[in-house]
Amino acid sequence: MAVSKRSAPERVGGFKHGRVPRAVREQQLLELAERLFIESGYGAFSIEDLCREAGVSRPIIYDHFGSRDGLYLACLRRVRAEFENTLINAARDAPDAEAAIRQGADAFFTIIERDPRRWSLVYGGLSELGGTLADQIYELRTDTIDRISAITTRFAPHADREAVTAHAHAVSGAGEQMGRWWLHNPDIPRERIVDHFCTFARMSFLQLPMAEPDLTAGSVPAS
Amino acid sequence: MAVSKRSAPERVGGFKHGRVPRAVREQQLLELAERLFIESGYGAFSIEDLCREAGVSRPIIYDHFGSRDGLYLACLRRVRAEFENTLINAARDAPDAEAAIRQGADAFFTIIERDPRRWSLVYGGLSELGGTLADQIYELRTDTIDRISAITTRFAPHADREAVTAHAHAVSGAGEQMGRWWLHNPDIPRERIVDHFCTFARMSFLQLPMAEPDLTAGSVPAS
DNA sequence: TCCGTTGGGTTACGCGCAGTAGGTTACGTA
DNA sequence: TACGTAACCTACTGCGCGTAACCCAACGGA
Repeated sequence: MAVSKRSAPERVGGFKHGRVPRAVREQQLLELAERLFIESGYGAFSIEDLCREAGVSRPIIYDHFGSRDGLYLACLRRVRAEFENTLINAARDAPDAEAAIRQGADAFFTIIERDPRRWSLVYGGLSELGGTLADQIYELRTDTIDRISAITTRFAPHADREAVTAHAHAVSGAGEQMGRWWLHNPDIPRERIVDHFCTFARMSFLQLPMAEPDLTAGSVPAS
Repeated sequence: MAVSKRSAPERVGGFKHGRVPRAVREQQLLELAERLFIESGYGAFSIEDLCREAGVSRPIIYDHFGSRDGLYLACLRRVRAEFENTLINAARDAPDAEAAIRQGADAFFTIIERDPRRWSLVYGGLSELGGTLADQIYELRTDTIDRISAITTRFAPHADREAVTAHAHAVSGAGEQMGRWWLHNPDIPRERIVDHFCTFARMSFLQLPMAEPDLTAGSVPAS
């Protein structure tokens, strides 16, 4: 360590000296930055760290991405584009709506399964803050969602519990996003937004599956 | 300005000197911090600013809230609790599920309408970053959502356009939240998550209202 | 062969904010 | 009136940010 005087150029990607063509450096930096953003979250991410790991001085970053936020956005765009493509491709060539939904959903959750932390960076919306904070905010969200579940259960006492929970999460997420959407489209009157939302929430509520009767109750427990 | 030497104690809330009982100070700080968090976003928020405006030195903050994140969470909790109560109260005493959903939704969007920026702080999930960044991230989200809309339109060409857009936002939001939920409950197999999600997305898709036939087409435009 | 130019890179500085250690002053109470 | 404690402050250390100013290898004419 202690790279002091350019003594050992530690060739990056097969280029002599520390010097590397613009495009290559850019990719290398993006790769690294993405990792660091994922590990530390937007807040704790430090440009200095990035530079240390990349073996490059700070002005380079500003030269390439303009600002910290520029760098962040560049990372987001890259990952997001990648995800979006696999997602859309999965749904595009479906024969009917039913299949489009299913294939899209499957692709979406496969992405999450494959690389959860990477997904959190862009879609999760949480990794913008440090790990602990993100968790505590999730808890807050969950509190509300639990209360939604409770109310739902009152009206559908025999529904499958997991389905109710899932439904509550979906409703909550849908509400939030529709809220954000509305803020960007304030001309739409409230009643109409509420209508849209209700269509959404009501129908899925009506479809909640019943819990399976508990066949194991009172039976001999398997040894 | 230039409050230099405690010369003018500028009584806070009717207390002589700068000295104020713990609980009162806490409320005062929360109030102020909330405003600043809303104005600057989590990232740009500076404890120094808060102190300047509150006429108090930095250690006070740490004494009360432990850390920057502690302060942030305290703000979130306060607002969130308030919102959650009005929301839940609205839905709680509904006669049936239909009414519960409608009343809940109405309460929810009324909250947004009344105080959009405050809502963004907690539920928006965007104000954690500065204004510009948040907007650009919203754009990214919107790109994806537009593509969802496009696919939906292909399968339901005569559906009302706004409803399709709303549906896309809802589906996207629901997906994100279900993703987060899944990350915290990794034991659930993917197929089941996909099922839950599909129930949700499919039913609301089937309910998409048709666009009104365009009665003005070819008619004399109203002067 | 020399020389300007350009592209990739660096050092160094000033600033502001975060936390913390240790001190100070007002207030309640015996 | 003397003491403990609650409220508050000054001052220090340290770090990361963003920028200005400079450096130097390579390349392509003339």
